[in-house]
Amino acid sequence: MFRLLAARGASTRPQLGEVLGLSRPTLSAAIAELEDAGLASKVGELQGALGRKASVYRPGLNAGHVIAVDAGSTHIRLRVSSIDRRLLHSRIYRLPSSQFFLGEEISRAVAEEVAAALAEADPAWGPLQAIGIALPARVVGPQGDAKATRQQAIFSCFEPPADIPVVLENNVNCAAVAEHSNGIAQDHETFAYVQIGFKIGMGIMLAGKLLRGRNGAAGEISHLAFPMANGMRPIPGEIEHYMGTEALMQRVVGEWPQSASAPPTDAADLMERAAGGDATARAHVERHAEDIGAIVASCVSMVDPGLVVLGGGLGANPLILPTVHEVANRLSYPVEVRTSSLGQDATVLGIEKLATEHAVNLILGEAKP
Amino acid sequence: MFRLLAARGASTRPQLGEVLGLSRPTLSAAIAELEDAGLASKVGELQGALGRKASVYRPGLNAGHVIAVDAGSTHIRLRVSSIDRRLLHSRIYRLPSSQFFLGEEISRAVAEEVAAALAEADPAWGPLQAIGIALPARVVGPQGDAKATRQQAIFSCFEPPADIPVVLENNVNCAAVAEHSNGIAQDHETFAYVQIGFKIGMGIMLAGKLLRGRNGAAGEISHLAFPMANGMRPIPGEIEHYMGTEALMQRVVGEWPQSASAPPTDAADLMERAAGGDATARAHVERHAEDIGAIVASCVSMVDPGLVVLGGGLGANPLILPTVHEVANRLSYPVEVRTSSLGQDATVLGIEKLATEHAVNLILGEAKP
DNA sequence: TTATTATGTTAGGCAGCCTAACAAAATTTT
DNA sequence: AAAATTTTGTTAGGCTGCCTAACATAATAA
Repeated sequence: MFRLLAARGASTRPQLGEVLGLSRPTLSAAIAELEDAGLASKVGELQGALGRKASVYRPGLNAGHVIAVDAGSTHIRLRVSSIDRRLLHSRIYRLPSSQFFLGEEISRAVAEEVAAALAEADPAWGPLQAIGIALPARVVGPQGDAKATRQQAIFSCFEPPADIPVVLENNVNCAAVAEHSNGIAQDHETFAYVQIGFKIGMGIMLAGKLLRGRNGAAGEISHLAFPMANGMRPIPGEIEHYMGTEALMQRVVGEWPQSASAPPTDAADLMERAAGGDATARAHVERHAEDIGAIVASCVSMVDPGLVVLGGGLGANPLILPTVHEVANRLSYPVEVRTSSLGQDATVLGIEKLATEHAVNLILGEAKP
Repeated sequence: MFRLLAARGASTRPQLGEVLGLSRPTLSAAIAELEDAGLASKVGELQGALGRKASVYRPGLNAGHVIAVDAGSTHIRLRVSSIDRRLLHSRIYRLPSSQFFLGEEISRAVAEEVAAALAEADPAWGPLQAIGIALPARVVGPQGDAKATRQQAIFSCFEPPADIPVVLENNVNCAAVAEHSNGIAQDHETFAYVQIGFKIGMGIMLAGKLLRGRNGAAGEISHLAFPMANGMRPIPGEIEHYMGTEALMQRVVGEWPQSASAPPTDAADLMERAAGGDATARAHVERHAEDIGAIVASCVSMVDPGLVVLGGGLGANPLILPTVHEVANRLSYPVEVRTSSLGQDATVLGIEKLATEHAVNLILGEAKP
């Protein structure tokens, strides 16, 4: 009941009853109980086409709020939101320098931004229930071996407020969650999100739940066996080097015809020239799209998600969509391919969703801090 | 309650109560109800170390039985079992010739074996509740597009008895189910089963449930992108040709030193010589194990199952285990690797498990025929 | 004004499960 | 052999969560 109210936001009793399949007396009793506990409060009335007005309820003051942080390689994005995901406050901070790995730089910036957000706190937001942080690192669950990952580095310079639970999740997984809750995959309970940019990664959503895996490594396609061919031996992590923008641009610049204009300076430049009709740029983009299509095909051959959403600096460009779709479907099994529509906010929206879910579980006593 | 009785087989009330967390009065009432419906019957008593004897119950006559068929490429294996998986009757039929694909040959043989099994039926078995058939083909669920697969070919010469529901499943998925219910993966709710032999395939079990995918293609690693390397373009289905025993033996024979004894005649011969210490055979097996390790690494990078069980003509050989384990863990993330222990019976045991589960769902009115 | 429709409340009941207490049947202790 | 202990099973009574039925309330439509 409360879970649904938190997920839907403002709702009337009939709306909740329809979803839950409960009778009106039951609904009234439940709402009364939630109001007594301060977990629901009436915020207005809704007039249907006919008949009496329905009261509209929202999570109450005691439901509180969460802080969601995208601890990215270049920016820290932070959102403070109510438990039903209304935005209360947001911040963006650009790191002085790009970070290859999660480390002290990022931890320090997160500490500052969270402190600033805490200073803005308004009593009307209710209590802070959780802090969610999306990390550019592998993250293991409570039963996993946290020492085997880099995830603890987020706490090197950042100490969360006492007694506030912290939710950690991999940033690509967060983006997948966001595509499901806010983005292009809202109509699919099962899909894969593939991120192609500086690094590569994948998030897998199965029946509405994130697949994490035993080591939090599900979707870590940076470790797909590559190169993989007769007579070759794969090298750990090599596919990320091959597919990442850095190696791509090296190949582009290396093969750029001397007769033509100066080679593109970065991936964005390359994509722009390809969009503008430059044949050389187009060919390189096409080639890269084929490689992305091959990765998608491997994903389909393994988990057959039915839908793959493309994101990341390169992946989110609609230019590559047709080729990725064509190659993936030719190599494996029918799969729909879509381009992400959330842009830079995907990750922070995803960790926000996970943080609010965790907060609801805590309030309902169904999870440990 | 009935579901648990079917899963456990003979059980006492206290045993069921402990698992379900129900009180003794509730248990008594439920058992009485099941006995009235003919779905449970007392089959004996069990004396503990101390205290009164406990009555032992089993699924009753009305619970009936199922027929499970492994419609394999070389053999048809059939088991008739009670709903709690006690073997009532079994048959094996060797096909006159190996079948590359599911077709009329297999369908005809299945028809004959099922007819023979039906003729053996004993009234004490109760009603036939379901026929399960494991197919060497992709199988889609009820909501999928059955016309896109070869699965309907099983019915070209075989017509199941009227009103008897038929459960179809891919044979590799069945083997995975069997490893979970009867085999080496009983202690893992999440794992992948990788079959390497004439063909290659994978079955993925997540939280105790088979991952099927949108097109029934989850685990169809025969369509992983291959070859996959800088400057190469993948070819659909090529990895199955490369990894299958046929191509392996071609390479082995082609590279066999002329000075030595005659090259091995088949994969079993190769493995035997490798086990016997033949250096050339060993090198080839080692090389193949590396390739299998690479595939396992790709699987781990995608779904991170924590455990991979190796099966199939080549995969089930313990000789390859160390190398597969070493390569997979070097290329990706920590994963345990085990060798299947079920042998040729894996598939039929798996489809038996699925058929009994379906039968229980039907009896409980939780599935459609 | 009256009819219709949707929302919300009151009253009463049923299903599923529980605990407490007791009865029955086995063992161990006296 | 009798008594105490332990486990299984039954009986009685009660609680929780939900339901339906009927009624009250408040809006629009006729």
